[in-house]
Amino acid sequence: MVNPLARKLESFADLLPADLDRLDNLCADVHHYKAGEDLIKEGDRPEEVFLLLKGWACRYKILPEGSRQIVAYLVPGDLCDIQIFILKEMDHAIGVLSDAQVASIPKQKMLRLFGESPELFRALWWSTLVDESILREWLVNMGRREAYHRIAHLFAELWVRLNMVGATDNNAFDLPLTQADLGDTVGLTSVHVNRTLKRLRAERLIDLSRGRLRLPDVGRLMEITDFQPNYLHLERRAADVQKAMRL
Amino acid sequence: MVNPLARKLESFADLLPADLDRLDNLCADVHHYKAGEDLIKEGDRPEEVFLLLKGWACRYKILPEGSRQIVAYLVPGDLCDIQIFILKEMDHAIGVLSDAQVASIPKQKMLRLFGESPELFRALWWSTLVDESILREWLVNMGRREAYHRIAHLFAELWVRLNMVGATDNNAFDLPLTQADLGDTVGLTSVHVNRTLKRLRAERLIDLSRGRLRLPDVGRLMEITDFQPNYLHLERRAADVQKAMRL
DNA sequence: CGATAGTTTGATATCCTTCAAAACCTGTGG
DNA sequence: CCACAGGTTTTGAAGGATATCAAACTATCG
Repeated sequence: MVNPLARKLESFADLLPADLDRLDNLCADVHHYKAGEDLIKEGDRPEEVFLLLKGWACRYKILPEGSRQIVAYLVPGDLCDIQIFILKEMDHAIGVLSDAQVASIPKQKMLRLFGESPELFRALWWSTLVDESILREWLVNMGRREAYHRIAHLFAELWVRLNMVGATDNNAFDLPLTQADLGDTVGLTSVHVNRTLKRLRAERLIDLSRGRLRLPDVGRLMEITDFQPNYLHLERRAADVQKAMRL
Repeated sequence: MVNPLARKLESFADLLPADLDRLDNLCADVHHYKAGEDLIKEGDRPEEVFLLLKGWACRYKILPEGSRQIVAYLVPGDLCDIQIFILKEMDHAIGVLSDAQVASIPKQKMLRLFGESPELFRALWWSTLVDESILREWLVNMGRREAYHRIAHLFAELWVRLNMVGATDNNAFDLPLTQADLGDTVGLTSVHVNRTLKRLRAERLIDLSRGRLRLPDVGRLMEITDFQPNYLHLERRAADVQKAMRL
């Protein structure tokens, strides 16, 4: 199996074999987590960087009255907390949404990597900027789109991101999320998520069951929700996405 | 006048006089903008970094049907687009909300600065991480708080951020935003913003008129909206904020 | 003082939530 | 292989929050 982080970074830069080795070297210490466990909690002071290899995780915050807002999904190839070296405390938690494999990278190892390969440093910086860009797009999604387009847009994004790391198959991918998880992501009730999924299904835009989502017509889905992939900054993959949109 | 960027960074690090000089040196090329102008548009390939010295600006996106979502406010001391060196194209625009003074910093100058002072590099990196953290909190705000708390939370945040750069006076500060601007920020109609402000006024939580916002009781405002300042990562200013909250 | 942008208010429609119950899975133990 | 338990999905009915539309009012500025 190809390292999903390497695969993702190749969307940005053409990496040397030596750098690819360095990325593999990051995955020395792999841990298994069960759905529902936390990698790290709000207020913690992390000592390591996590790299998600398999499964899904999310960044989230819990409000005092108990409600949860998911502010990011982590899919294979996603890193968390390069910022460790700079910020004192986590301002949010990271939890695992499905069973998952996670590599723990000691911060010294990470720092050494930065020193050894400026090219990798740039590529990793790129990936944090993309994360930030996704946050902005999610804000647009929540602020300006109603439930139907909001969920459609999220699915389109997930398709692109998973496709980028080779985690899609025939326009389908694993989506191990409950409707409550989805609701906590897009700012809706699980009831309303349910009714919205029903409508998307009825219009043959999605086919979701048993933790697997198929998008029978990615192009139409993207058209309907006005999905502009520019915010993912796939400099070297723009053509692939264009092609999918035309399908 | 003290350089507002220096003032902000001092919330994180204790800077040397040489570094303070370097920051002043960034402000060599100041331009004046009028309310409504854009610093940079979506799709542009920026060649310089902007530092806002006076006035307000925002990051925003326009959807195809014409609606606008503001995804960040820039206040004095805020930088935009350090990412310039990495990303090819802007995925959003930056516009000026009031008349403003903006320093243009050529990217070479910025790169040189990074090389000269690792401490400043760290501090500037910190500020980008705080920007990202603010995005996450805005997402929580939109996803999980109703209009009343949403707007109150925004005002509390703005008070802390402006206080940090010395732009508040007696719990009041300039807020040169229309109600439509506020609506585009928090995902509400200007009509509903209006009704919500009315309620906040009636409860003596705000006093807003002629572009100036006074918060008669910052502590109570923060309490009501459950404002946790941790996401601003004011390592060296935590005590000040605590004090304000108890007022 | 008139023009223009911004604010305020009212009436009505829509989207989404809440509450509650039924139906459906999926895994487990007998 | 069946029965059962717990979580998840689905559906209905009713209420609440926010949007929409339209008009009146108020600042502000040349």
